[in-house]
This record gives sequence, structure tokens and C-alpha cells, in this order.
Amino acid sequence: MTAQPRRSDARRNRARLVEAATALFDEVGTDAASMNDIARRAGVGPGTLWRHFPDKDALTAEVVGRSLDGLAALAAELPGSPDDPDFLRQWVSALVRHITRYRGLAVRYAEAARSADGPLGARCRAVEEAAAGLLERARERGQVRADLTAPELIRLATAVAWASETAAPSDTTARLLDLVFEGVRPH
Amino acid sequence: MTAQPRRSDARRNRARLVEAATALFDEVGTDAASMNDIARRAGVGPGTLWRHFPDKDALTAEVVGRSLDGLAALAAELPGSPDDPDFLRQWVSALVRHITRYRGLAVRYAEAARSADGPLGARCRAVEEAAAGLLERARERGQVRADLTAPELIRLATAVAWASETAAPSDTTARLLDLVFEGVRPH
DNA sequence: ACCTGAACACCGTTCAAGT
DNA sequence: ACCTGAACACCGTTCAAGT
Repeated sequence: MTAQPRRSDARRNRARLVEAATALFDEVGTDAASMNDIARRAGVGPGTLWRHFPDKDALTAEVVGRSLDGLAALAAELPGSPDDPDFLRQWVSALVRHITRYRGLAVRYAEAARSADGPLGARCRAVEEAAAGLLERARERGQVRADLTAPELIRLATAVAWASETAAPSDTTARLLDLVFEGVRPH
Repeated sequence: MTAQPRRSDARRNRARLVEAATALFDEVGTDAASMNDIARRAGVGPGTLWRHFPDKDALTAEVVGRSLDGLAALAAELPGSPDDPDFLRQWVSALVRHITRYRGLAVRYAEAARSADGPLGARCRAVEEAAAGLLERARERGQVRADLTAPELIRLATAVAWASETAAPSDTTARLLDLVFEGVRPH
């Protein structure tokens, strides 16, 4: 989201920072990766990091941005699939997979989605719009409760992502998602 | 959980620390309340706090312990209620209410429930056993999916608590809980 | 136009020195 | 037996000084 700098050394520094942040997010998670660590890994001073990205949200948005955009694009494709009764669940599953990509991302995503401002919040709004479109189609086919809203669906997806982040076995994600879709009560 | 000290000044310090922690948890949440802040508020040095409670989990367990014990007791009473079809939901609702009592508690609870050790983890195990008992009774009456386990139910409750913690309006808790019980799909 | 790195107030945590 | 408070390595964040 943040604009590309003009000077070539600045562009190189920026690229290195995003690369270092991505690597550290991958290794230790969003929270444990400190700004100073990221700057050190990129081989620049802390001031340079703060100059390129005003806060951690901006940096996070840069790292996960492309993946979030892909989600909106995926939403545009899915409803075309020939009457798959589970296309909504598939998309939500993809959303959960994205949020669990880095440890700690669920919290940042939830906060950004609530305030809806900042570079990450803007991305969340786009995802919410995509969800709203899918939800409408699912509703027409009677595949979801009529009163379910897009923010609620996303909040549930984020909650599932958070829960499988703190859980021990990683395969529980699908199970939790199933429980949310089918409900705790018997159908 | 931590043993009461013998010397009277130590006992007084301990009581003041728990009081200060409770107040700060209430005002700014579990995370924002730093150990140094708590010690300062209690009028003691940081070393005294660390002597009484080896880590923040022990302190948290002391603050929320009685409330958690009450939950296990509540589980023993509920099934007696004359065939209320929603007694399980009522108990889970009480669990969620407890976890949302202090901001940041959901994360600590989830981590303690996973590792199951430490003073907070011990309490989580007791809650899980209570949930297992309720779940069995609910299953006999056909009120829940036959394959639902107690850890899963608690994980869902914790996830709902976490979600309503990060959400803007506080009344969404009941709504999220309803979605989890009834499911996203129409019944 | 951009980078450097010292600096500030904080954090969790420990531990020698006291009473 | 228990408390004190200085100390350490860290954190996020800023900003004068450089090129």
C-alpha cells in the first residue's frame, strides 16, 4: 500500500525490509518478530524501517496484502462452480487458511477489521465485500441462515483461525469449521 | 493456588498484589497491566511480586480462580433443572461470560487449556471435566451432535469469547454463541 | 531524499543487599 | 523469612546528525 520510493537505495531497503519481515513472521510469528529484529535482519537501522512503514500494521499489510487480494479474486470465481453446495464453505476455508498463515495474524486481522482504517483495514473491507457477495448467492440457494451477515461470517472465520492457532494439532481447523457450519446441535 | 505465606507482612503484601492486579485487569486488561505496574500499584517492589507469583499465569489464576471454580459448581447444578432443552447452552454462555470478564483473558485461557499445566491449566482441566459431564447428559437427550467432544466445545466457547472481545458492540456475544449452536446452515 | 545510530521510557526478570 | 530496589537485556519509537 505504501508508495514505492524513488531513490534506488531506498527501494532496495524497502524490498529487504519486506523480505526480512516475511521471513521472521514465518519463523516466529507476527508478535514475536520485533521491529528492531526485522530492521537488523534487513541490515538497516530501526529508523529506516519506521520511515518506510509508519507502524506494524502497514508492514503486515504489505506482507499479507497479495494473499488477501487473492481471496477477493477467489470469491469472484467460486460462484461459477457448477452448483457446488459448499462453495461458501470452501471460500471461508480459504480465508481461514490465509489467516492462519502466520502466527498472531488472527488478532491483527480482527483489530483491523473492527476499526476498518489503516492499510490492513482497507484490505479487510475488500474481503468483507467479497464475502457479502458470496453470502447473497448462498442465501438465494438456501444454503445459509437468512439472517447471517458478512461481518458475522468473517468474525466466525477469524475466531476459528485464532482457535486453531492456539490449539495443539493443526488439523482441527477443518473440524472447527465444520462445527461452525453445521452447528453444535444435531441437524 | 500459591500457598499463603506465614509472616503477616507477607500475607498483607500478597493480598494487596491480588487486589492491585484485579483492579488493573479490570481497567486496562490482562495484557496491558504490566507486572511493574501491578507491583507499583500495590506499593511493593517488583521482586516482591515475583516472589509471590512465579509468573503472570499464577497471578491470573489467583485473580480468576474463584470464578472458574464457580463454573464447575454451576455445572453440577444445571442438569437438575427440569428438562431445560438449553441447559448446555446456558452453561457455555456462563463460561463465555467468565472468559470475557477481563480483556485478554481468552488468550491466556486458551494457552493454559492447551498445555494443561501450571495453576491456570489445572483450573482449565476442572472446567473441561465439568463440560464433559454436561456434554454426556446433553448427548443422551439428543441435544448435541454425537461426535462433539468437551475440548472442542470449550475451544468454541473460548473462540466466541475472543471474538466478542475484539468486536465493537458487546451484545454480539449471544449472537455468536447462537450461530455456533445452531450452525451457519439453516436447520 | 534518504539513512544512521544514539537516545528515551518502558518492559519482564533477576539478585545482591538488607531487616 | 521476607522485602527492597538497582540492574540487565530487551522493546517500541523518535530524532538530530549526517550523506
